[in-house]
Amino acid sequence: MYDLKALRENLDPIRTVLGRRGNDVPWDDLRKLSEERRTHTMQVEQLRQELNKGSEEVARLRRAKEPADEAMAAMKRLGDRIKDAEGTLRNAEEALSDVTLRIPNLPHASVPVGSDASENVEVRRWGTIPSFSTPPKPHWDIGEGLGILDFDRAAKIAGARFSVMTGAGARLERALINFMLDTHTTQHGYREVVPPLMVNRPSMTGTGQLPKFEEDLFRLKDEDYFLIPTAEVPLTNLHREETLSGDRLPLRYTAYTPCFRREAGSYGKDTRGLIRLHQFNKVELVSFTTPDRSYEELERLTGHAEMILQSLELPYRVVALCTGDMGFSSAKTYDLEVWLPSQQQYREISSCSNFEAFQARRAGIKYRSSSGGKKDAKSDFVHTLNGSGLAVGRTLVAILENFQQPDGSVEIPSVLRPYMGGLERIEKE
RNA sequence: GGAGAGGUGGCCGAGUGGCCGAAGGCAGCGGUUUGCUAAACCGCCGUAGGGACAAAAUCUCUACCGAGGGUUCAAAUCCCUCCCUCUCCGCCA
Repeated sequence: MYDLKALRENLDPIRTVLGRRGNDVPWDDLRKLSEERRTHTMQVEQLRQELNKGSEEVARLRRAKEPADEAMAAMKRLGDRIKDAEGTLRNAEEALSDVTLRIPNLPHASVPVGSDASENVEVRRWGTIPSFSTPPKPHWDIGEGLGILDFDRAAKIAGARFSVMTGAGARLERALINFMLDTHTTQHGYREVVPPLMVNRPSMTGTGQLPKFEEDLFRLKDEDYFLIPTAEVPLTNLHREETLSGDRLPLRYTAYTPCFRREAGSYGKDTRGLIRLHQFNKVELVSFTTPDRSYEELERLTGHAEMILQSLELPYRVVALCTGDMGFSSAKTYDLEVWLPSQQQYREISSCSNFEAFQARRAGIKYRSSSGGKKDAKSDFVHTLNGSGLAVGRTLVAILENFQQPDGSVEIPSVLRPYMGGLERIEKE
């Protein structure tokens, strides 16, 4: 969301910079709606001022034991006019916020311009792509062969796009979660959180999932709760409607949570395996910073996610998303893509974004610099960032595929072995 | 699920129809005093949205006492609905 004043005064430049991102925004209405809100505000405030003065006059007359009936009658008529004017104003405000809440964030100047994923820019690569004497198998074949993945039973108990992991597969998932959380809390300075997996509407609006993307979310039938599509939502909303003290920033949080996504509109994509599910596990990183340090923080946070891939010895690359491929709320995004031998391509395993003040403005997250209530210590919106550190299921996929052996077994990366009770290799039981 | 209590500024806490954006205290900031610290004393000390000004400073208006409605010339205060917190009972992992 934007500062209304800034939006009104810079409508055309903003529209230009957004380009294709803002295609579906009714820009011409916006100008009109914003003007309407302003004139109706003035109207209501002026009427209220009259009413306040009139009421004081009534009070004065009654104290002086003078007749006030006429003044009271006049004020009653004024009150009716105010009610009308307020109704008009409320409509104008709703119409305006309806539009402004659907305007995507402005891309940062360093974001490559482009219309879709093909114009993303590779920033760097890490690791060596493994070579295989026979064609590498996809992870679903490996997992079912080892008896650690069971998609048939997942379909029976839930449906398509769900998974069941058993035995060493389930333990590997848990090992990854623990390894990621331990690394981020002890090496990277994040505070671990166990948040709610269901959140209310204001929280979803605060981080930008609502109002525009409701069809992507699972919603409870009888309560106005939504299943979180990412821990970004509860973690960022931890400080909704709060003013943080500047010397406590940056605040860094990490959480492991299941994530729930409708995946509406993704029919036919990644229908097999663990890549695209209605429910998956993810370890998330969230950071609140001052505006002057948020891009530095984006690099750092991205590095924290990269550290996990490096520790697991998984080859990956970092991609800067172009303007056309970025998410709605983001000002700049790096995707981490891990190498999948069966597909002979890099696939997204983490997405690290700086939202600047976009979410903070929606969610009312501010900070006050330095100490004290001095006049120069004005409050301002924080910048929020988040990144996957990492998507656990996709990490498991990458391990199965990159560490598969000719005999069908899978070697376990050495950093995970302590988490696997010393197990070095997953073999058919 | 049933019964009750309560939600007021950064915190505590007064306030049952007008003189209340809100007493008082604490914390914070500035100052006086002081060899230094402490104490004492004085002053300042909420947020948001408009308007005036070229702009800043400033001035001014409006709104906000959990949220939304209602009554009234006038609501923190009266009424209704909802949300949240706490206590007791029931149920439950």
